[in-house]
Amino acid sequence: MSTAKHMQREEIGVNDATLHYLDIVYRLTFGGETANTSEIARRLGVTPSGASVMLKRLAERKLVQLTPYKGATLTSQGRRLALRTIRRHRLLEMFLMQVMNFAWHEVDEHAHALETSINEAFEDRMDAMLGYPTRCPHGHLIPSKDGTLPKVSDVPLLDLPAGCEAIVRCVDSDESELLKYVGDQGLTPGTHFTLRSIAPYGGPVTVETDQGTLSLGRNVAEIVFVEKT
Amino acid sequence: MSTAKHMQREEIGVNDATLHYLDIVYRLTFGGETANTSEIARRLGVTPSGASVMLKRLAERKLVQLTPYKGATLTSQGRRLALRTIRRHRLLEMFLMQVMNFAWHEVDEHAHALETSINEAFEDRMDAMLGYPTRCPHGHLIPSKDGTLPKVSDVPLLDLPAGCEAIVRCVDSDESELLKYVGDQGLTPGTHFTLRSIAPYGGPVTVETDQGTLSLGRNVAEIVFVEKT
DNA sequence: CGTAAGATTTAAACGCGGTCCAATTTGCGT
DNA sequence: ACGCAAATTGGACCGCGTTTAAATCTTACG
Repeated sequence: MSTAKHMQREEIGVNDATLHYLDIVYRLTFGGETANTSEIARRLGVTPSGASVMLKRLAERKLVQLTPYKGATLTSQGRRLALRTIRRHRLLEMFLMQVMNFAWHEVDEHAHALETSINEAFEDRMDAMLGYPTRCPHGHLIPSKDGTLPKVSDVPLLDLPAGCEAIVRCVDSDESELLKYVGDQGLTPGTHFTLRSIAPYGGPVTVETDQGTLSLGRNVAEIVFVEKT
Repeated sequence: MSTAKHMQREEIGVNDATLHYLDIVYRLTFGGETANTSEIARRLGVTPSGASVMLKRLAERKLVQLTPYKGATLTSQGRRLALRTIRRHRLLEMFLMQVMNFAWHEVDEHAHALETSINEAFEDRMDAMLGYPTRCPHGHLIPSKDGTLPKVSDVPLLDLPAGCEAIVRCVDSDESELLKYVGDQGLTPGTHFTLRSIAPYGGPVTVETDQGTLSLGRNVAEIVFVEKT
């Protein structure tokens, strides 16, 4: 049990709570920032002190790098586990939609409950059944098994100039209701559209799809990421 | 929140460990016996004192009825939860085999990991996808949603007289290897066969199926339950 | 520059599911 | 009927993730 080859990783103490913390830290540090305690706590539904204590433990286990009073980032170890969890989460979302026919605003909740319970064989089986997908139903990239995540060139819908044609690539929200609304409007990944206008002073955003013209509030528009055609 | 009708059950503290204890107690008390502490502990892989403490807590929560130094049985509450878990376990096994193509000796392990993580919607979806099955891949009955389990008339293979024709109904083991062996021999639920002989003094049991003649050790034969034709 | 507001961490405690080991109860064989 | 081995329980403790309350650090602002 010495060679790295055979270190299938005991992963002692890598339990639900740990994985959910790493997941959140990953997402909060995605853009290079450091994750601050209160935000981690808020997202996990625990008190800031609870998160603080837990982060210290994760630091002892070398899963996060912690700068007291400043925030946390992931170690390579922690990132590996976070990416594995995220991969499983997104594969599960895909599986739940395509195989089990759940609606796209329902899958996040189920996937969250299952992501820490499945093992590698289950992960691989889903991956194969789905034809090795690269994105989840909401358009997020699925990390590969070796823990790499391709570069994305998705750009915010709100950054587009009026008149621009584009394709929806990602709808970035974990609020089921909002997601359902956007889905009901037909604005799912793959949808082609033309941006008609972005009204000033936070006004509505008008886009035209094959199905017709939509007028979206700013809070809806800001979660949509696209690729120009 | 007063009528039983609306008591959707808060199910506070009904977590993984609790459900696994209830599951084991259910199985140990199936034939009317009371479940003894050491056996519960052995099956769960904990020490007898650990199980003793936990059983006391389950008794406080009114999930088991405990007679000190004698053993435990389930309360109706506990039985309800146990049957729900068992239902989910067996539906999962079915799902894992039929939808995800896992082998029949692999499904128990996966199902065990998932049975406490899925919710009612997931359970119902599997049930519908599978066409409301009544038995799991090994032939155990799947409890209905209201917590009832039909009477079984499966009889032990070893109780049959030589020359008797029957159909395999259930292969009752949770040892993956043994299960794989039996499956490889083609002795899965639904298989029609004729019992040729049961050698005395614990000798081999010979059965004849459409695929040919099999000679089974006693430890294999005793996990097979059948229905006479 | 000093200070107050806000974020963060510590300290102490808790619930839960465990362990280990000692004390107790049970029940079986003679 | 008794004694002894096996089963069971009790008690002290641990690790983990959590809470509340108090202490401490950071920062922005007058």
